[in-house]
Amino acid sequence: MKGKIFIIEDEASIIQLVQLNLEKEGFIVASSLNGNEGLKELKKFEPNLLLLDWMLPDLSGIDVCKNIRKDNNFKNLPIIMLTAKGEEEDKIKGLESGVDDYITKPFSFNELSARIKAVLRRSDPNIVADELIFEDLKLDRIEKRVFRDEKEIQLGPTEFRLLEFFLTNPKRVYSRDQILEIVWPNNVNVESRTIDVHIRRLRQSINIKDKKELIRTVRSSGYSLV
Amino acid sequence: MKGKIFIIEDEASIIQLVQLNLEKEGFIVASSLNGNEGLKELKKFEPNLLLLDWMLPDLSGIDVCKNIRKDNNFKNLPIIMLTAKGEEEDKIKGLESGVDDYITKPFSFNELSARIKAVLRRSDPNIVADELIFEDLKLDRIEKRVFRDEKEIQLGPTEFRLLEFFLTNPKRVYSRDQILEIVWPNNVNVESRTIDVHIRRLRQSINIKDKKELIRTVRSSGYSLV
DNA sequence: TTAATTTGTAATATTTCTGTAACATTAAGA
DNA sequence: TCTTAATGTTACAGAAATATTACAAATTAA
Repeated sequence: MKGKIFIIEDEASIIQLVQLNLEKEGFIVASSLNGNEGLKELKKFEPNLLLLDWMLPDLSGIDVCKNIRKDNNFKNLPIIMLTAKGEEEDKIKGLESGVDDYITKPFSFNELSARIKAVLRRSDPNIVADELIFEDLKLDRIEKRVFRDEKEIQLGPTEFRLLEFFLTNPKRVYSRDQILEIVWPNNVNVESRTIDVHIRRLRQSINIKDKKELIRTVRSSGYSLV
Repeated sequence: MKGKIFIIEDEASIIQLVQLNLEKEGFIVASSLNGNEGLKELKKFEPNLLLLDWMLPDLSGIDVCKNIRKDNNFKNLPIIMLTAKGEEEDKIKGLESGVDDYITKPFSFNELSARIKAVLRRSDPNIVADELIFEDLKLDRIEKRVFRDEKEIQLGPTEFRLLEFFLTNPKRVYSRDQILEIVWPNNVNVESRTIDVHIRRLRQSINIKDKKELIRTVRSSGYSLV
């Protein structure tokens, strides 16, 4: 679970509860207590999913929603609406305005978590997948194991995260800076050359002779999984 | 992202921040601290987009804007206005005077970047497109790959950038100076004839026998993709 | 606490790319 | 046709980027 979730909700207690539990599941969470500010921060945060309260002090949830849908970069951001009981009639309106799912308060965290995962599974499967698979490579996030060709491979923690990162976006080329930012915990200072060494270690571990190289070097750009 | 962006803004710190980040994304950036000078330099620079501060020491943003719109060569130059909080009422006036979008300070770079790309996507899609296609030639910016006729072609970094450049504006003829300015990183000093050599290398890589030459030499003017 | 594993870096080796110069060819006007 | 300027082609040395290795410090497991 490496996804980012943003919450716009005016009850601080709900935010706290949800945030705590989501973080426990490995999501990165940020939040805002009102609509206008939320919109700005959300666009900075670039979440993979938005939890949006229906009733906000300044804007209505629908307004927020419409604003997001107008923005090309967030046109497809999955949104789950949080509605209070009795607002049920509005649900249909909510879905029309481009909401992906809704849940009525009060809800259990399990219920919410299930819906979040269901929505993410549609929009961004790799975020919630327990297993990341690419060709004959398989990474099991639950058991923290990696297999190639059914045979288990032993990886150090950093190599594991590195491979997990490549597997969430195979083929795409990443610069060393991008890799650093995501694979290494909060802006630690690490030489950019260090990545080369870890790439080498990862390569050594996952490569099988007579099988093609899995990590492609793109000179002056970075690396990718192919 | 091979586009050119010009900034007119009197706070040097903002220019610095924005310029640095835009360059990291591959844009070529130039700037000016006031309106009159800015107008002159802008017309020399020929940007694909202008970031324009609303309040300038000499001219108002609107004046600059009107001046630009009067100039046939820049009638359609996309403009994003930078406004301070509280000037919101003026926004409509801004949009009326031919601004394509606006953003209120303080803004995050992500927010700005998103708007820039949205505006460019409308005015000049090739600058921000993930894939550039011309006839049987395809360049994938995400995976950093080039294909002709579905077959992959291996290119060195400079040849890749060179082709990327031609593909954002096929058919148009570029002088060696223009090519140098955009394809080579920050005004390095390179013999103009060096370009010929790279053109040759590019030609050698992308040409397939029995298929027509893709790069046209325009004697005494430069090269173009046809 | 000790032993084993993992990490980051620096030093070195290797590969690939770049720019230039020298020479060859072509195009166009005299 | 000859001349000249512009472009094409080639080869190569130095530069730049990446790969590899070894090792000491840090972290984790035993």
